[in-house]
Amino acid sequence: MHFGELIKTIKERREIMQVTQETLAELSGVGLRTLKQFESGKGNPTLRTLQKLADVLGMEIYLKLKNVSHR
Amino acid sequence: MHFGELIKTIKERREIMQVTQETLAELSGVGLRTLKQFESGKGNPTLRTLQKLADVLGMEIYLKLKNVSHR
DNA sequence: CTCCGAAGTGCATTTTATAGCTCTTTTTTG
DNA sequence: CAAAAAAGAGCTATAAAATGCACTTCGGAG
Repeated sequence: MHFGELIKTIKERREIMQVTQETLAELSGVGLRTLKQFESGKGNPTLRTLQKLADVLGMEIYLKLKNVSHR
Repeated sequence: MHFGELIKTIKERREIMQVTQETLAELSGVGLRTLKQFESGKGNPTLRTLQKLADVLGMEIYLKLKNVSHR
């Protein structure tokens, strides 16, 4: 997933859970400003920040091998 | 994946590819010091840094829903 | 044991993420 | 439409990530 997709995933998941940015910020311990910046595509969060958000959203960060089929 | 697992995954993948930290640093555009810190478990990389590494290693970052079965 | 390459660490600097406060804009709701 | 809620953005301070350089440690080869 590219940057934008990760952002989109977080944002959509938050919306599905019907949680405001403010609530997610509080629940996750991430600053509201930080979350806002991130969701509006202007951030470059640290891994820990992303994990805090993912945790609350019931998500997990994965690293997996790409499909290595060259065409 | 938790923090340590992500680190381990990167490191193992690098070793499988038989690339030194120095080479990976060059290929990915991440500073050698940054990579060293990260692999030795002392970092909290930004998403972009992690993605640069993952790219070169042929890996991808994913966000996926956890298994929500509460016991 | 010695040499050498790779990995780990201390120090210093620059850049940038985090975060709070306030204000503006957009969206939702009655 | 009007009010309220939520999201986005400017300004600013602080902490921390990114990075380079030099030095140390570790593991393997000879």
